[in-house]
Amino acid sequence: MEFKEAKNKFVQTWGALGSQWGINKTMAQIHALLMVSNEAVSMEDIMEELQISRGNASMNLRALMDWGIVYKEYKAGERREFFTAEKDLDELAVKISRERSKREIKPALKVLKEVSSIEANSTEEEKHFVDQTTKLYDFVLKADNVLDKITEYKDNWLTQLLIKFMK
Amino acid sequence: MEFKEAKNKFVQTWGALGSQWGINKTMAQIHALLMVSNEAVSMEDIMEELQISRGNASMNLRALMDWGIVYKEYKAGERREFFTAEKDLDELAVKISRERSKREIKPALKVLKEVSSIEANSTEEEKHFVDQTTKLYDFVLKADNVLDKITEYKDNWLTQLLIKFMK
DNA sequence: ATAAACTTTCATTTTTTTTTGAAAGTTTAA
DNA sequence: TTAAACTTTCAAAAAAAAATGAAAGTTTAT
Repeated sequence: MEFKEAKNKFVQTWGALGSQWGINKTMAQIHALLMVSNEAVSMEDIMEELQISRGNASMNLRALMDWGIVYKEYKAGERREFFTAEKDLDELAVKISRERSKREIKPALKVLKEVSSIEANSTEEEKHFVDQTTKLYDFVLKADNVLDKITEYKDNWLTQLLIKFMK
Repeated sequence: MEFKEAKNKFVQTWGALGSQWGINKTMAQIHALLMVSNEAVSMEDIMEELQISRGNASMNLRALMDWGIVYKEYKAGERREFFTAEKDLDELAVKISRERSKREIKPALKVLKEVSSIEANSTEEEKHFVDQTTKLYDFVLKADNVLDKITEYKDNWLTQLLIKFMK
């Protein structure tokens, strides 16, 4: 396999993976492309390489920047903006974790707390509902806290985790 | 908030959360519904409660069973099939982890290995590509192994993890 | 102040994903 | 064996999500 083919395969695979994780294909592809580029890439080049429109490129770059995993870069004497991806994988994982926690887990916890707090007087059915949603709340809360603790380490959290678990 | 409202809110929220994680809305809703039901539910009742067609119910129940998180149940003297969800949350998390590892992480690793193995002779660009995809391969492999180790504990893995990390 | 060189926005179109429902298939009781 | 009571399948329809592209907006150099 030669370079161009490998690069393309990587970008396509990353894009497909994105879809399975609730991230849109183009967004994941742009991220993949930037990850393996050794220098910052212009919007023009991204459009060209992925064969996408200007609007699409712009919107997905904005989304990636909102996630804090892609940065704008300015080159001296250049009007155009260039983009780079966070390349440190520990940092990348931490940012994604934090963002998903904030956007998805925290709101879900709020709802779980609400619905598990109803007055479950009468039926078995209601008791089971309260019991199950309470357990779910506790579980998700604990998982979210573990994630928080783990990502606090920031550098090499994965290695540290592995070490802890090997003991 | 009264029971019916709470139940509905829970099912809707779980469904929305599903979408963000690459699981289709109905599948997540059926799972939510079964999770909080104290007894097995017939397909008819699922269709009624979620206002979905027979085909839709059938296909998503099949998918949930393929994931191993919903079971068929037969009641004596009943022709119809009834369904229950895995209610133990540790077990549920373990099954989801294993399944996603098998379906998504393992194939991604295969591609990463392939593309990081190209002959990177000439340019800086190629060297960076190989370097970055190699790092990614190592990272994902390590993460997958940690997930494996953790879920081996099965019961209370989350608590154990929390304890380890609090030390 | 202005125009060139860019980027962003958003109504519309396209693509993808999900849902429907009727026909085909299966199982069970008599 | 057969017919009633179910479930599954899958082509077609509907809905949802993503992409387009042209107009509007912004920035910078002069």
